Amino acid sequence: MALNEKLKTVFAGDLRELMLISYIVLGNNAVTNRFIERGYDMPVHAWSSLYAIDRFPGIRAKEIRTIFPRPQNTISRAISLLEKRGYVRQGASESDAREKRLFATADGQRILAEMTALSLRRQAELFSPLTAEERDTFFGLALKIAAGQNLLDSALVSGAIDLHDMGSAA
Amino acid sequence: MALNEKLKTVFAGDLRELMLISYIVLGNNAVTNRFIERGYDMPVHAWSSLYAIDRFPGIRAKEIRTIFPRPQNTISRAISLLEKRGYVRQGASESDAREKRLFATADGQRILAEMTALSLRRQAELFSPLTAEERDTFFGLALKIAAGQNLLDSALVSGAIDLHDMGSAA
DNA sequence: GAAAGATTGATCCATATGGATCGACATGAC
DNA sequence: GTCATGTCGATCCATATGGATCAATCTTTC
Repeated sequence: MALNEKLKTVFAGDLRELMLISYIVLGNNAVTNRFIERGYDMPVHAWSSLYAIDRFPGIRAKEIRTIFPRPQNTISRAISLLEKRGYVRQGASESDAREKRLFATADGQRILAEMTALSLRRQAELFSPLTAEERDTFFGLALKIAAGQNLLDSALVSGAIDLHDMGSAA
Repeated sequence: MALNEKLKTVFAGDLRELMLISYIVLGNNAVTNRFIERGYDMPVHAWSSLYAIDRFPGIRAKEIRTIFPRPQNTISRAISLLEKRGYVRQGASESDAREKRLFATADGQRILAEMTALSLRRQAELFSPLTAEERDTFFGLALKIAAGQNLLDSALVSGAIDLHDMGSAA
């Protein structure tokens, strides 16, 4: 166990679950964000957006928010950066002149492939304490949490995040 | 399932685990951070710090970092805010004049109790898609990940976070 | 006990962030 | 058609963030 005494106490308290996932994610971000930000000089959300655009060619900016629950201006800025760097181009939408239809350029695909390879190694590293079976179990349970209505929509705070309407198809 | 099509595709890809925990945490933060920040007009890290100080009376500022892996100046500012609000007082350390020994005031304890009650409800809400047994399983697996050396110390990025030395007692 | 190095926590500064607003366009009611 | 309302994405602004640096203090070595 690489956890110190205080940490063990916290992870035995009432808020243990919240504290633990917060610990994992803050810790992981401190590693991951830096290596994306330093190595590629872009905020993490830019690479997330590039990932979404490459994966779903022609995706609209607002749809990216359904994949990465971030504020609208964050996505807007990320796309603007990606365009400036030549990693993304936008085609006009036929149906709606307000919409941006986004596509990754060859450059964008190339750099994304690099970043994805790095992230895969990071993923393997992060989950290395688990066996393959445990990883599957963990993933399945996390998926249940993600699919719960309460993740983005809390009874405790009204209007917390305005993603409710964002295309939650069956 | 309240997950849209694109999300399901992403959660079926190579980076599914990273994407999923990122989704859960970004989504949860969008809810939780706001209700702490709005309701109590303080950054989340201030409440985290207050939690740590109340739980471990006399804790040193640097030790808070072992519980919440955040940069040093973040904790420093959080404590400064808590002192300004009268939620925390500092006693001098006998052994080292540089150290701050931190204690929650009565006011601090009162407000922390409120915030903790809210967080408990949020925790219950967030994990409500899981049965009690599933919650235990999830927690156990997450604990394994947290205890792995790779969380804070990646082979992929040297010197990612300087918490290695921070009292990881057995 | 003087000097070099390490450690604690505060502060500086450039950048990232999110809430609010804005302009452009779309849709619906009449 | 006109007007009200809704939605998309860009921008404004105040604040939060993290890396770097700083002063103060402690430790080590001689």
